[in-house]
Amino acid sequence: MPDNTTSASNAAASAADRAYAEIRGLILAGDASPGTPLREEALADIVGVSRTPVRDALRRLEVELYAVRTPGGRLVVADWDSDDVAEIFALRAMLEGHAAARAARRATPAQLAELRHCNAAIEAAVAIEQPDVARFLAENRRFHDIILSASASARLSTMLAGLVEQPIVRRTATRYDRADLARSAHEHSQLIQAFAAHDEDWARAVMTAHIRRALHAFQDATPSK
Amino acid sequence: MPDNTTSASNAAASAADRAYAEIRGLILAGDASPGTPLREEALADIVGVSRTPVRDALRRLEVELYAVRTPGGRLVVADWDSDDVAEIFALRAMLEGHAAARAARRATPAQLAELRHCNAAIEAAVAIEQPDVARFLAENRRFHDIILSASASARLSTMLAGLVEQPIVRRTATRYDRADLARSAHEHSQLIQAFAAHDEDWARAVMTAHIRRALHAFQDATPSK
DNA sequence: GTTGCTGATAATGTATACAAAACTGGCCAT
DNA sequence: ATGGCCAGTTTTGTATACATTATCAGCAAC
Repeated sequence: MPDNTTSASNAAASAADRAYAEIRGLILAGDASPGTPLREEALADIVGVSRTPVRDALRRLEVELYAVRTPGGRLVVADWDSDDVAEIFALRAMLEGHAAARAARRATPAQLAELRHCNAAIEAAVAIEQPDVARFLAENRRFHDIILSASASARLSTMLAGLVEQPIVRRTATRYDRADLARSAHEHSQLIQAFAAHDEDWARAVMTAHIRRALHAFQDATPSK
Repeated sequence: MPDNTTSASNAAASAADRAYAEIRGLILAGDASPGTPLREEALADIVGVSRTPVRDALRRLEVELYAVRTPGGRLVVADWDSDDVAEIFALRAMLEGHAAARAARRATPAQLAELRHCNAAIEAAVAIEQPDVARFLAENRRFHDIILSASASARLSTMLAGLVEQPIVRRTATRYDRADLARSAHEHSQLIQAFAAHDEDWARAVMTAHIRRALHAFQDATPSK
Protein backbone atom coordinates (compact mmCIF):
# COMPACT_ATOMS: atom_id res chain seq x y z
CA MET A 1 0.00 0.00 0.00
CA PRO A 2 2.08 2.95 -1.25
CA ASP A 3 -0.92 5.04 -0.44
CA ASN A 4 -1.13 7.75 2.14
CA THR A 5 -2.20 10.48 -0.14
CA THR A 6 -0.91 13.74 1.22
CA SER A 7 1.59 14.27 3.96
CA ALA A 8 2.91 10.91 4.91
CA SER A 9 2.17 8.84 7.97
CA ASN A 10 4.98 10.48 9.81
CA ALA A 11 5.76 8.04 12.56
CA ALA A 12 7.52 10.80 14.43
CA ALA A 13 4.45 13.01 14.50
CA SER A 14 2.28 13.25 17.58
CA ALA A 15 -0.38 10.67 18.28
CA ALA A 16 -3.04 13.24 17.52
CA ASP A 17 -1.51 13.96 14.13
CA ARG A 18 -1.24 10.31 13.27
CA ALA A 19 -4.84 9.77 14.32
CA TYR A 20 -5.90 12.70 12.17
CA ALA A 21 -3.99 11.45 9.14
CA GLU A 22 -5.18 7.90 9.53
CA ILE A 23 -8.85 8.65 10.08
CA ARG A 24 -8.83 11.13 7.24
CA GLY A 25 -7.25 8.44 5.13
CA LEU A 26 -10.01 6.03 6.01
CA ILE A 27 -12.62 8.55 4.94
CA LEU A 28 -10.91 9.56 1.71
CA ALA A 29 -10.09 6.00 0.71
CA GLY A 30 -13.75 5.17 1.09
CA ASP A 31 -13.14 2.62 3.81
CA ALA A 32 -15.51 4.69 5.88
CA SER A 33 -18.34 5.61 3.57
CA PRO A 34 -20.64 8.59 4.15
CA GLY A 35 -22.94 8.09 7.09
CA THR A 36 -20.62 5.67 8.85
CA PRO A 37 -20.44 6.52 12.53
CA LEU A 38 -17.04 7.58 13.83
CA ARG A 39 -16.81 6.06 17.29
CA GLU A 40 -13.92 7.27 19.36
CA GLU A 41 -13.04 3.99 21.00
CA ALA A 42 -13.14 1.97 17.80
CA LEU A 43 -10.91 4.50 16.05
CA ALA A 44 -8.57 4.55 19.02
CA ASP A 45 -8.14 0.79 18.62
CA ILE A 46 -7.50 1.12 14.91
CA VAL A 47 -4.93 3.87 15.24
CA GLY A 48 -3.37 2.34 18.31
CA VAL A 49 -3.67 5.33 20.60
CA SER A 50 -6.07 6.34 23.33
CA ARG A 51 -9.30 8.21 22.91
CA THR A 52 -7.80 11.58 23.80
CA PRO A 53 -5.78 12.19 20.62
CA VAL A 54 -8.58 10.61 18.60
CA ARG A 55 -11.01 13.16 19.97
CA ASP A 56 -8.56 15.83 18.97
CA ALA A 57 -8.36 14.49 15.46
CA LEU A 58 -12.13 14.20 15.19
CA ARG A 59 -12.58 17.80 16.22
CA ARG A 60 -10.31 18.87 13.40
CA LEU A 61 -12.10 16.67 10.93
CA GLU A 62 -15.35 18.14 12.10
CA VAL A 63 -14.17 21.70 11.50
CA GLU A 64 -13.08 20.69 8.02
CA LEU A 65 -16.44 19.04 7.48
CA TYR A 66 -15.11 15.58 6.83
CA ALA A 67 -17.42 14.60 9.64
CA VAL A 68 -20.74 16.01 10.71
CA ARG A 69 -22.45 15.86 14.05
CA THR A 70 -25.82 14.21 14.47
CA PRO A 71 -28.39 16.02 16.60
CA GLY A 72 -27.35 13.88 19.54
CA GLY A 73 -23.68 14.75 19.30
CA ARG A 74 -22.40 11.70 17.46
CA LEU A 75 -20.06 12.08 14.53
CA VAL A 76 -20.59 10.44 11.19
CA VAL A 77 -18.66 10.60 7.94
CA ALA A 78 -19.95 13.51 5.89
CA ASP A 79 -21.53 13.05 2.52
CA TRP A 80 -20.07 15.30 -0.14
CA ASP A 81 -22.42 15.49 -3.07
CA SER A 82 -21.68 17.33 -6.28
CA ASP A 83 -23.12 20.54 -4.86
CA ASP A 84 -20.65 20.35 -2.00
CA VAL A 85 -17.77 19.90 -4.39
CA ALA A 86 -18.95 22.85 -6.45
CA GLU A 87 -19.21 24.91 -3.28
CA ILE A 88 -15.71 23.94 -2.24
CA PHE A 89 -14.34 25.05 -5.58
CA ALA A 90 -16.34 28.28 -5.43
CA LEU A 91 -14.94 29.11 -2.01
CA ARG A 92 -11.45 28.12 -3.09
CA ALA A 93 -11.74 30.37 -6.12
CA MET A 94 -12.71 33.30 -3.92
CA LEU A 95 -10.19 32.72 -1.19
CA GLU A 96 -7.27 31.74 -3.38
CA GLY A 97 -8.12 34.64 -5.64
CA HIS A 98 -7.91 36.88 -2.63
CA ALA A 99 -4.64 35.24 -1.61
CA ALA A 100 -3.25 35.85 -5.08
CA ALA A 101 -4.24 39.51 -4.91
CA ARG A 102 -2.49 39.91 -1.59
CA ALA A 103 0.52 38.02 -2.86
CA ALA A 104 0.71 40.32 -5.87
CA ARG A 105 1.09 43.26 -3.54
CA ARG A 106 3.58 41.58 -1.23
CA ALA A 107 5.62 39.07 -3.21
CA THR A 108 9.35 39.46 -2.69
CA PRO A 109 11.90 38.78 -5.43
CA ALA A 110 12.95 35.68 -3.53
CA GLN A 111 9.39 34.36 -3.53
CA LEU A 112 9.04 35.11 -7.22
CA ALA A 113 12.20 33.17 -7.90
CA GLU A 114 10.87 30.30 -5.87
CA LEU A 115 7.62 30.33 -7.82
CA ARG A 116 9.48 30.36 -11.12
CA HIS A 117 11.64 27.49 -10.01
CA CYS A 118 8.62 25.55 -8.85
CA ASN A 119 6.74 26.08 -12.07
CA ALA A 120 9.77 25.05 -14.08
CA ALA A 121 9.60 21.74 -12.24
CA ILE A 122 5.92 21.47 -13.13
CA GLU A 123 6.65 22.15 -16.80
CA ALA A 124 9.36 19.53 -16.74
CA ALA A 125 6.97 17.01 -15.22
CA VAL A 126 4.38 17.48 -17.96
CA ALA A 127 6.67 18.00 -20.95
CA ILE A 128 7.58 14.37 -21.26
CA GLU A 129 5.67 11.67 -23.12
CA GLN A 130 4.12 10.14 -20.01
CA PRO A 131 3.54 13.10 -17.66
CA ASP A 132 4.76 12.54 -14.12
CA VAL A 133 1.45 13.20 -12.39
CA ALA A 134 2.76 12.59 -8.88
CA ARG A 135 5.49 15.11 -9.43
CA PHE A 136 2.98 17.51 -10.92
CA LEU A 137 0.75 17.22 -7.86
CA ALA A 138 3.56 17.72 -5.37
CA GLU A 139 4.95 20.76 -7.14
CA ASN A 140 1.50 22.14 -7.81
CA ARG A 141 0.74 22.04 -4.14
CA ARG A 142 4.03 23.68 -3.33
CA PHE A 143 3.27 26.40 -5.85
CA HIS A 144 0.00 27.22 -4.20
CA ASP A 145 1.58 27.04 -0.76
CA ILE A 146 4.20 29.59 -1.71
CA ILE A 147 1.48 31.95 -2.85
CA LEU A 148 -0.36 31.39 0.38
CA SER A 149 2.67 32.23 2.44
CA ALA A 150 3.35 35.26 0.24
CA SER A 151 -0.18 36.45 0.97
CA ALA A 152 0.86 36.74 4.60
CA SER A 153 -2.52 36.04 6.12
CA ALA A 154 -2.72 33.35 8.75
CA ARG A 155 -6.48 33.47 8.44
CA LEU A 156 -6.46 32.66 4.78
CA SER A 157 -4.05 29.84 5.37
CA THR A 158 -6.13 28.14 8.02
CA MET A 159 -9.33 28.60 6.05
CA LEU A 160 -7.89 27.18 2.89
CA ALA A 161 -6.27 24.28 4.70
CA GLY A 162 -9.66 22.64 5.10
CA LEU A 163 -10.61 23.44 1.54
CA VAL A 164 -7.67 22.38 -0.53
CA GLU A 165 -8.45 18.74 -0.91
CA GLN A 166 -5.52 17.06 -2.40
CA PRO A 167 -7.60 13.95 -3.18
CA ILE A 168 -10.00 16.09 -5.17
CA VAL A 169 -7.12 17.81 -6.89
CA ARG A 170 -5.66 14.43 -7.62
CA ARG A 171 -8.85 13.06 -9.07
CA THR A 172 -8.96 16.16 -11.22
CA ALA A 173 -5.36 16.02 -12.32
CA THR A 174 -5.38 12.33 -13.19
CA ARG A 175 -8.08 13.08 -15.73
CA TYR A 176 -6.10 15.88 -17.29
CA ASP A 177 -4.48 15.04 -20.56
CA ARG A 178 -1.09 16.47 -21.32
CA ALA A 179 -2.56 19.57 -22.91
CA ASP A 180 -4.56 20.31 -19.77
CA LEU A 181 -1.53 19.91 -17.56
CA ALA A 182 0.46 22.19 -19.83
CA ARG A 183 -2.33 24.76 -19.70
CA SER A 184 -2.17 24.61 -15.95
CA ALA A 185 1.54 25.37 -16.04
CA HIS A 186 0.85 28.21 -18.45
CA GLU A 187 -1.69 29.70 -16.06
CA HIS A 188 0.89 29.49 -13.33
CA SER A 189 3.35 31.45 -15.40
CA GLN A 190 0.67 34.05 -16.02
CA LEU A 191 0.23 34.26 -12.27
CA ILE A 192 3.93 34.83 -11.82
CA GLN A 193 3.78 37.63 -14.39
CA ALA A 194 0.93 39.22 -12.47
CA PHE A 195 2.89 38.96 -9.23
CA ALA A 196 5.98 40.43 -10.84
CA ALA A 197 3.88 43.34 -12.06
CA HIS A 198 2.29 43.66 -8.61
CA ASP A 199 -1.07 43.73 -10.34
CA GLU A 200 -3.60 42.54 -7.78
CA ASP A 201 -6.60 42.41 -10.07
CA TRP A 202 -4.74 40.49 -12.70
CA ALA A 203 -3.49 37.97 -10.18
CA ARG A 204 -6.95 37.51 -8.72
CA ALA A 205 -8.52 37.01 -12.11
CA VAL A 206 -5.97 34.48 -13.27
CA MET A 207 -6.22 32.51 -10.04
CA THR A 208 -10.01 32.53 -10.14
CA ALA A 209 -9.99 31.26 -13.70
CA HIS A 210 -7.39 28.66 -12.81
CA ILE A 211 -9.53 27.20 -10.05
CA ARG A 212 -12.77 27.37 -11.92
CA ARG A 213 -11.25 25.51 -14.81
CA ALA A 214 -10.25 22.85 -12.31
CA LEU A 215 -13.85 22.64 -11.15
CA HIS A 216 -15.11 21.93 -14.61
CA ALA A 217 -12.34 19.46 -15.29
CA PHE A 218 -13.41 17.69 -12.13
CA GLN A 219 -17.08 17.73 -13.07
CA ASP A 220 -16.32 16.38 -16.52
CA ALA A 221 -14.22 13.64 -14.98
CA THR A 222 -16.91 12.46 -12.57
CA PRO A 223 -20.12 10.96 -13.99
CA SER A 224 -22.57 12.94 -11.85
CA LYS A 225 -22.51 11.24 -8.45
CA MET B 1 -33.65 27.90 22.16
CA PRO B 2 -31.96 31.26 22.52
CA ASP B 3 -28.59 30.30 21.13
CA ASN B 4 -26.48 32.93 22.84
CA THR B 5 -23.05 32.02 21.68
CA THR B 6 -21.72 35.43 22.39
CA SER B 7 -22.78 36.67 25.76
CA ALA B 8 -21.56 35.16 28.90
CA SER B 9 -21.63 31.97 30.84
CA ASN B 10 -24.59 29.93 29.84
CA ALA B 11 -24.79 27.75 32.89
CA ALA B 12 -26.67 25.04 31.05
CA ALA B 13 -24.07 24.60 28.30
CA SER B 14 -21.37 21.99 28.43
CA ALA B 15 -18.17 22.60 30.33
CA ALA B 16 -16.27 22.95 27.09
CA ASP B 17 -18.70 25.59 25.85
CA ARG B 18 -18.51 27.52 29.09
CA ALA B 19 -14.72 27.37 28.98
CA TYR B 20 -14.77 28.61 25.41
CA ALA B 21 -17.10 31.48 26.20
CA GLU B 22 -15.25 32.49 29.32
CA ILE B 23 -11.74 32.39 27.86
CA ARG B 24 -12.91 34.22 24.79
CA GLY B 25 -14.47 36.77 27.08
CA LEU B 26 -11.18 37.25 28.89
CA ILE B 27 -9.42 37.88 25.62
CA LEU B 28 -12.01 40.25 24.20
CA ALA B 29 -12.41 42.19 27.41
CA GLY B 30 -8.69 42.77 27.38
CA ASP B 31 -8.14 40.96 30.66
CA ALA B 32 -5.73 38.78 28.73
CA SER B 33 -3.78 41.14 26.52
CA PRO B 34 -2.00 40.03 23.36
CA GLY B 35 1.01 37.88 24.06
CA THR B 36 -0.30 36.62 27.36
CA PRO B 37 0.26 32.87 27.63
CA LEU B 38 -2.85 30.74 27.86
CA ARG B 39 -1.93 27.97 30.28
CA GLU B 40 -4.39 25.14 30.43
CA GLU B 41 -4.23 24.51 34.15
CA ALA B 42 -4.54 28.16 35.12
CA LEU B 43 -7.56 28.56 32.83
CA ALA B 44 -9.06 25.37 34.20
CA ASP B 45 -8.90 26.88 37.68
CA ILE B 46 -10.47 30.13 36.52
CA VAL B 47 -13.34 28.48 34.69
CA GLY B 48 -13.79 25.83 37.34
CA VAL B 49 -13.48 22.77 35.11
CA SER B 50 -10.69 20.35 34.35
CA ARG B 51 -8.05 20.72 31.70
CA THR B 52 -9.88 18.52 29.21
CA PRO B 53 -12.69 20.91 28.25
CA VAL B 54 -10.24 23.80 28.47
CA ARG B 55 -8.05 22.12 25.88
CA ASP B 56 -11.12 21.74 23.73
CA ALA B 57 -11.93 25.42 24.05
CA LEU B 58 -8.36 26.42 23.31
CA ARG B 59 -8.33 24.39 20.13
CA ARG B 60 -11.39 26.25 18.93
CA LEU B 61 -9.90 29.59 19.86
CA GLU B 62 -6.77 28.60 18.00
CA VAL B 63 -8.69 27.80 14.82
CA GLU B 64 -10.43 31.15 15.08
CA LEU B 65 -7.05 32.79 15.62
CA TYR B 66 -7.86 34.29 18.98
CA ALA B 67 -4.78 32.41 20.09
CA VAL B 68 -1.61 31.53 18.24
CA ARG B 69 0.87 28.80 18.89
CA THR B 70 4.47 29.56 19.73
CA PRO B 71 7.13 27.44 17.99
CA GLY B 72 7.24 25.27 21.07
CA GLY B 73 3.54 24.52 21.08
CA ARG B 74 2.42 26.97 23.70
CA LEU B 75 -0.60 29.15 23.12
CA VAL B 76 -0.63 32.90 23.59
CA VAL B 77 -3.30 35.50 23.04
CA ALA B 78 -3.11 36.70 19.44
CA ASP B 79 -2.39 40.27 18.57
CA TRP B 80 -4.85 41.71 16.08
CA ASP B 81 -3.49 44.82 14.49
CA SER B 82 -5.44 47.04 12.14
CA ASP B 83 -4.33 44.95 9.16
CA ASP B 84 -5.87 41.89 10.75
CA VAL B 85 -9.13 43.69 11.31
CA ALA B 86 -9.15 44.87 7.73
CA GLU B 87 -8.46 41.32 6.58
CA ILE B 88 -11.30 39.99 8.69
CA PHE B 89 -13.70 42.46 7.15
CA ALA B 90 -12.41 41.70 3.66
CA LEU B 91 -13.00 38.00 4.15
CA ARG B 92 -16.38 38.62 5.68
CA ALA B 93 -17.32 40.80 2.73
CA MET B 94 -16.41 38.03 0.32
CA LEU B 95 -17.97 35.19 2.21
CA GLU B 96 -21.12 36.98 3.31
CA GLY B 97 -21.46 38.35 -0.19
CA HIS B 98 -21.31 34.81 -1.45
CA ALA B 99 -23.82 33.74 1.17
CA ALA B 100 -26.14 36.53 0.07
CA ALA B 101 -25.86 35.43 -3.55
CA ARG B 102 -26.73 31.87 -2.62
CA ALA B 103 -29.56 33.08 -0.43
CA ALA B 104 -30.95 35.14 -3.27
CA ARG B 105 -31.29 32.00 -5.31
CA ARG B 106 -32.73 29.89 -2.53
CA ALA B 107 -34.68 32.12 -0.18
CA THR B 108 -38.16 30.83 0.56
CA PRO B 109 -41.17 33.10 1.13
CA ALA B 110 -41.06 32.09 4.78
CA GLN B 111 -37.45 33.17 5.10
CA LEU B 112 -38.19 36.44 3.36
CA ALA B 113 -40.99 37.07 5.81
CA GLU B 114 -38.66 36.31 8.67
CA LEU B 115 -36.10 38.74 7.31
CA ARG B 116 -38.71 41.46 6.94
CA HIS B 117 -39.92 40.89 10.45
CA CYS B 118 -36.39 40.97 11.76
CA ASN B 119 -35.52 44.17 9.97
CA ALA B 120 -38.70 45.77 11.21
CA ALA B 121 -37.43 45.10 14.72
CA ILE B 122 -34.13 46.71 13.81
CA GLU B 123 -35.88 49.77 12.45
CA ALA B 124 -37.93 50.01 15.60
CA ALA B 125 -34.79 49.81 17.72
CA VAL B 126 -33.12 52.70 15.95
CA ALA B 127 -36.13 54.92 15.29
CA ILE B 128 -36.38 56.15 18.86
CA GLU B 129 -34.51 59.04 20.42
CA GLN B 130 -31.97 56.86 22.22
CA PRO B 131 -31.39 53.91 19.90
CA ASP B 132 -31.55 50.53 21.62
CA VAL B 133 -28.10 49.37 20.61
CA ALA B 134 -28.32 46.01 22.36
CA ARG B 135 -31.54 45.25 20.56
CA PHE B 136 -30.01 46.42 17.30
CA LEU B 137 -27.07 44.08 17.73
CA ALA B 138 -29.17 41.07 18.63
CA GLU B 139 -31.53 41.53 15.71
CA ASN B 140 -28.68 42.39 13.37
CA ARG B 141 -27.02 39.15 14.21
CA ARG B 142 -30.26 37.27 13.72
CA PHE B 143 -30.70 38.94 10.36
CA HIS B 144 -27.34 37.75 9.17
CA ASP B 145 -27.92 34.30 10.62
CA ILE B 146 -31.14 33.93 8.68
CA ILE B 147 -29.31 34.77 5.47
CA LEU B 148 -26.64 32.28 6.35
CA SER B 149 -29.15 29.52 6.87
CA ALA B 150 -30.93 30.50 3.66
CA SER B 151 -27.63 30.12 1.85
CA ALA B 152 -27.72 26.45 2.80
CA SER B 153 -24.00 25.90 2.99
CA ALA B 154 -22.61 24.31 6.11
CA ARG B 155 -19.13 25.29 4.98
CA LEU B 156 -19.96 28.95 4.77
CA SER B 157 -21.60 28.81 8.16
CA THR B 158 -18.64 27.29 9.93
CA MET B 159 -16.18 29.56 8.18
CA LEU B 160 -18.09 32.68 9.01
CA ALA B 161 -18.65 31.59 12.58
CA GLY B 162 -15.02 32.30 13.35
CA LEU B 163 -15.12 35.56 11.48
CA VAL B 164 -18.24 37.29 12.61
CA GLU B 165 -16.90 39.03 15.60
CA GLN B 166 -19.78 40.25 17.57
CA PRO B 167 -17.41 42.28 19.74
CA ILE B 168 -16.09 44.03 16.68
CA VAL B 169 -19.60 44.60 15.48
CA ARG B 170 -20.42 45.98 18.86
CA ARG B 171 -17.49 48.33 18.97
CA THR B 172 -18.59 49.52 15.57
CA ALA B 173 -22.23 49.92 16.36
CA THR B 174 -21.73 51.84 19.57
CA ARG B 175 -19.89 54.43 17.55
CA TYR B 176 -22.64 54.65 14.99
CA ASP B 177 -24.92 57.59 15.34
CA ARG B 178 -28.58 57.17 14.66
CA ALA B 179 -28.18 58.01 11.01
CA ASP B 180 -25.65 55.23 10.56
CA LEU B 181 -27.87 52.71 12.24
CA ALA B 182 -30.78 53.76 10.08
CA ARG B 183 -28.62 53.40 6.99
CA SER B 184 -27.80 49.89 8.09
CA ALA B 185 -31.48 49.07 8.32
CA HIS B 186 -31.98 50.58 4.88
CA GLU B 187 -29.26 48.38 3.42
CA HIS B 188 -30.97 45.41 4.97
CA SER B 189 -34.20 46.27 3.25
CA GLN B 190 -32.32 46.55 -0.04
CA LEU B 191 -30.98 43.09 0.60
CA ILE B 192 -34.48 41.79 1.16
CA GLN B 193 -35.53 43.33 -2.15
CA ALA B 194 -32.64 41.59 -3.90
CA PHE B 195 -33.63 38.30 -2.30
CA ALA B 196 -37.26 38.76 -3.29
CA ALA B 197 -36.13 39.39 -6.87
CA HIS B 198 -33.80 36.38 -6.68
CA ASP B 199 -31.07 38.61 -8.06
CA GLU B 200 -27.79 37.05 -6.95
CA ASP B 201 -25.51 39.79 -8.19
CA TRP B 202 -27.59 42.49 -6.59
CA ALA B 203 -27.63 40.67 -3.27
CA ARG B 204 -23.90 40.10 -3.36
CA ALA B 205 -23.19 43.73 -4.17
CA VAL B 206 -25.42 45.10 -1.46
CA MET B 207 -23.96 42.76 1.13
CA THR B 208 -20.42 43.56 0.12
CA ALA B 209 -21.11 47.26 0.40
CA HIS B 210 -22.85 46.73 3.71
CA ILE B 211 -19.83 45.04 5.24
CA ARG B 212 -17.27 47.34 3.75
CA ARG B 213 -19.11 50.32 5.15
CA ALA B 214 -18.92 48.63 8.54
CA LEU B 215 -15.16 48.32 8.10
CA HIS B 216 -14.75 52.01 7.52
CA ALA B 217 -17.09 52.90 10.34
CA PHE B 218 -14.89 50.73 12.52
CA GLN B 219 -11.68 52.30 11.30
CA ASP B 220 -13.05 55.79 11.84
CA ALA B 221 -14.13 54.85 15.33
CA THR B 222 -10.76 53.47 16.43
CA PRO B 223 -7.78 55.83 16.74
CA SER B 224 -5.25 53.80 14.73
CA LYS B 225 -3.87 51.02 16.92
C1' DG C 1 31.14 39.26 28.51
C1' DT C 2 29.39 35.79 25.78
C1' DT C 3 28.41 31.18 24.39
C1' DG C 4 26.96 26.61 25.15
C1' DC C 5 25.69 23.06 28.12
C1' DT C 6 22.83 20.84 31.74
C1' DG C 7 19.50 19.78 34.99
C1' DA C 8 15.41 21.53 37.46
C1' DT C 9 10.89 23.22 36.42
C1' DA C 10 6.78 23.86 34.24
C1' DA C 11 3.94 23.22 30.48
C1' DT C 12 1.61 20.30 27.05
C1' DG C 13 0.57 15.47 25.28
C1' DT C 14 -1.47 11.02 26.36
C1' DA C 15 -3.82 7.33 28.85
C1' DT C 16 -7.34 5.81 31.76
C1' DA C 17 -11.22 5.92 35.03
C1' DC C 18 -15.55 7.69 35.98
C1' DA C 19 -20.01 10.52 34.98
C1' DA C 20 -23.59 11.82 32.07
C1' DA C 21 -26.16 11.58 28.17
C1' DA C 22 -28.15 9.28 24.09
C1' DC C 23 -29.61 5.28 21.45
C1' DT C 24 -31.90 0.60 21.45
C1' DG C 25 -34.98 -2.82 22.33
C1' DG C 26 -38.91 -4.54 24.30
C1' DC C 27 -43.03 -4.08 27.01
C1' DC C 28 -47.42 -2.17 28.00
C1' DA C 29 -51.55 0.55 27.19
C1' DT C 30 -54.61 2.06 23.91
C1' DA D 1 -51.02 -2.64 15.16
C1' DT D 2 -49.23 1.68 17.00
C1' DG D 3 -47.37 4.93 20.10
C1' DG D 4 -45.16 5.99 24.22
C1' DC D 5 -42.36 4.81 28.05
C1' DC D 6 -38.72 2.57 30.66
C1' DA D 7 -34.31 0.02 31.58
C1' DG D 8 -30.01 -1.71 29.58
C1' DT D 9 -26.32 -0.66 26.78
C1' DT D 10 -23.42 2.15 24.22
C1' DT D 11 -21.15 6.46 23.39
C1' DT D 12 -19.56 10.75 24.43
C1' DG D 13 -18.13 14.21 28.13
C1' DT D 14 -15.15 15.18 32.03
C1' DA D 15 -11.65 14.53 35.55
C1' DT D 16 -7.27 13.02 36.92
C1' DA D 17 -2.81 10.67 36.81
C1' DC D 18 1.20 9.88 34.20
C1' DA D 19 4.67 10.67 30.19
C1' DT D 20 6.98 13.65 27.35
C1' DT D 21 8.71 17.79 25.80
C1' DA D 22 10.03 22.76 26.01
C1' DT D 23 11.77 26.52 28.81
C1' DC D 24 15.01 28.84 31.61
C1' DA D 25 18.26 29.70 35.26
C1' DG D 26 22.76 28.79 36.52
C1' DC D 27 27.32 27.59 35.65
C1' DA D 28 31.49 26.38 33.19
C1' DA D 29 34.59 27.34 29.40
C1' DC D 30 36.43 30.41 26.27
